Amino acid sequence: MPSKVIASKPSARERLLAAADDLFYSEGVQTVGIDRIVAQAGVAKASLYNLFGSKEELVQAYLDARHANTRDQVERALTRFRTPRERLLGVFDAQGQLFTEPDFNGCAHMTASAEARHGSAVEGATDRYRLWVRTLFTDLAREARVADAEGLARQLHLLYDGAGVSARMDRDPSAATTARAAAAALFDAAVKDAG
Amino acid sequence: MPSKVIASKPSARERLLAAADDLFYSEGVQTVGIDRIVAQAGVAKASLYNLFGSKEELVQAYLDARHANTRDQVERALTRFRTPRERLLGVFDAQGQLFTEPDFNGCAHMTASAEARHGSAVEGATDRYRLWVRTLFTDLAREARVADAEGLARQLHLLYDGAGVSARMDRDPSAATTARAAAAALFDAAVKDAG
DNA sequence: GACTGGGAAGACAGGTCTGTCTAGTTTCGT
DNA sequence: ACGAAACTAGACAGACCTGTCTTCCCAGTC
Repeated sequence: MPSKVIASKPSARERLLAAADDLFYSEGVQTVGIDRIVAQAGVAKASLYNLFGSKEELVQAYLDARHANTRDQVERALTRFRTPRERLLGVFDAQGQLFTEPDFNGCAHMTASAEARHGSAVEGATDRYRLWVRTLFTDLAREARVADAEGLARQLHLLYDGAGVSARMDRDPSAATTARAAAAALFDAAVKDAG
Repeated sequence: MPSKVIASKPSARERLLAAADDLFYSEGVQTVGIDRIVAQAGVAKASLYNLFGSKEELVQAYLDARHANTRDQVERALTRFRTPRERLLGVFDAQGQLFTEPDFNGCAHMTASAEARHGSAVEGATDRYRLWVRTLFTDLAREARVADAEGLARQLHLLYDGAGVSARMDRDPSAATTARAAAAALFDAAVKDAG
């Protein structure tokens, strides 16, 4: 008989999201069926459909949870840096941390988007994620008094995406280091142009 | 009655590859079934399995054909440029051309890789493609007498990948222009460092 | 004219998929 | 203690998947 101090079993919703995160991320959204999700979560199929309504909405929730997690990790990592330049480049340091996690398998939003049908509901989640990245870079560039902050942010976003692709397809976590070096060069060039 | 001058109907293999290119590229490898391929190609299912052996090998052939096509288009585009710097940046001009094609839907190798199971046979095709891009940038950087040609090539490859991602996910073909500008800055920085 | 072989058409097997439904059980607030 | 809400278990429907197999057709070739 468990005492009240022991945390109760996570709710069905939490277990479903945990199983979805594990299976969808490691094997893909299309190849993982509902049956495997509910089996791993130890949840009845009816509960899944009561809680989420459809597989597509579960995928959306999975992507939003990933988004929130990435945002927290990046923002926490950025608190360690002082100067605007360091903070801007720190995004790639945080990315490098994500690349070295043992079950890293690329950007979840990219792979989910590649698997989704055009015009699918997951596009909303991917758009939200990409807007956050873009805004993050733009804000950091503004903090650093870059003249064309939006322009630099677009360039850095390309590096960020490219690093995510290379880390997965080339199985090369050092892509983040390469991206950081390129970002530093682009930042310095953007600052000098204005100065 | 067709005269001998009129080209005969393409072979079953050619029609299968054309249908695979159309359907796989626009809708994805997983969502398109064999039945739709053979229906659009006007080919018997048995012919597909006689010619290719499995769906996975058809996917590989589709990716290799895309690779060859992209290579031809890029190499042809590069003949218009003279200086090493222009030739190196010309890769992004060629990429911008691809982005504006009416049925553009991102890099086929990226989406196929995202849909494939880990360790699948399509990884061979994507590895070949990525090696070609990497080698192309390295050779162009060497032609331009860049000191750290491999290092610059890695950075440009990130921009190339990132532009492909952004063009598809942000529905923004101008990503190639952004990548070109960033590549120019990185190139100039790499040249100046050595000089 | 007979033969041969590539291809067309489609039935079929065996499996998986999403989503629904019924029915029984646990949990919890009051 | 009791009723409501949440959850479990699993059968089921209807569709789709890959891959195999049989049967037929038709164009060349000797």
